[in-house]
Amino acid sequence: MNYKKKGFVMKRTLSMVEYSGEEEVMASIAKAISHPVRIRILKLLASQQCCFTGELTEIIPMAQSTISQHLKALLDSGLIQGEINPPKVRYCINRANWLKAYSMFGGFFNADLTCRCDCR
Amino acid sequence: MNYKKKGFVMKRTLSMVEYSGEEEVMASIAKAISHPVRIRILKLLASQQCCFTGELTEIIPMAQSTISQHLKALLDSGLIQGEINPPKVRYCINRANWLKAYSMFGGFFNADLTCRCDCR
DNA sequence: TTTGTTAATCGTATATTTGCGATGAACTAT
DNA sequence: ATAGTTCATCGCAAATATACGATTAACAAA
Repeated sequence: MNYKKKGFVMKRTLSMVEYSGEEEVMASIAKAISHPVRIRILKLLASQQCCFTGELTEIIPMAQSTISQHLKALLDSGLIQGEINPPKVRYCINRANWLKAYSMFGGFFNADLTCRCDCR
Repeated sequence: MNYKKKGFVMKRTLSMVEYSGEEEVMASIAKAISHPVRIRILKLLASQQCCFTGELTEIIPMAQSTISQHLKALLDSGLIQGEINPPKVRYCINRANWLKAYSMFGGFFNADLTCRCDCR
């Protein structure tokens, strides 16, 4: 197969891998916390007075639109929730999903690693 | 500011945000497990006979080069380790880093969420 | 030496993420 | 009505991630 051939178009995926629901959910949660600024936001929301608004823009030196974008990513992951309180919006941790994530990651990393081979 | 202006070059970042070491490490671990196929690989390595090699290629319907790429990502994260055993390579969980990740995520999600506001 | 096996790496195409400024929407206050 | 505040969204640029086939490297076996 020749990529330089005129008109060649690479297929994105040849075989579609089927993932379990748990794999998909864990991956999406992990993706949500895969950026240091989102970890910082989550820590602020979890440790400070629980609820927060856009003061984040004052604490974190990033453009307002960028912060908003990260908040949206966290919202989509379900780890946080937002309450409209015009003209402000108050964000806080979504406790139910937070606990789900806790047990999910806990169960994942808590795997029994008893080794039956000679790796160190 | 006009993006169409001839010769315009956007700056990637205006203000450099400083992250703590823990934020960086957590984000990189999270990024490593932010893809379902990497979660599957980790689960296989953690649950099966601990050590594995390229049989992964037979179990997971993806190109060998793609699997190798994902293994490299996991290696870089420190969550797994590889032992060259020509012509094969045996991969397994890096126990020390695995436990570190366990306590790191555990501590993160175990935050006290006592709420001092009226969010639900 | 030649052949075969295994896995990493290269080169490419495409998709997604990340960041910014500008703008718009929703609401308050004047 | 007008002006101000707050935040989401749009449009763009650049970087990174993801997937593949082809090739290479390293070694064992013949």
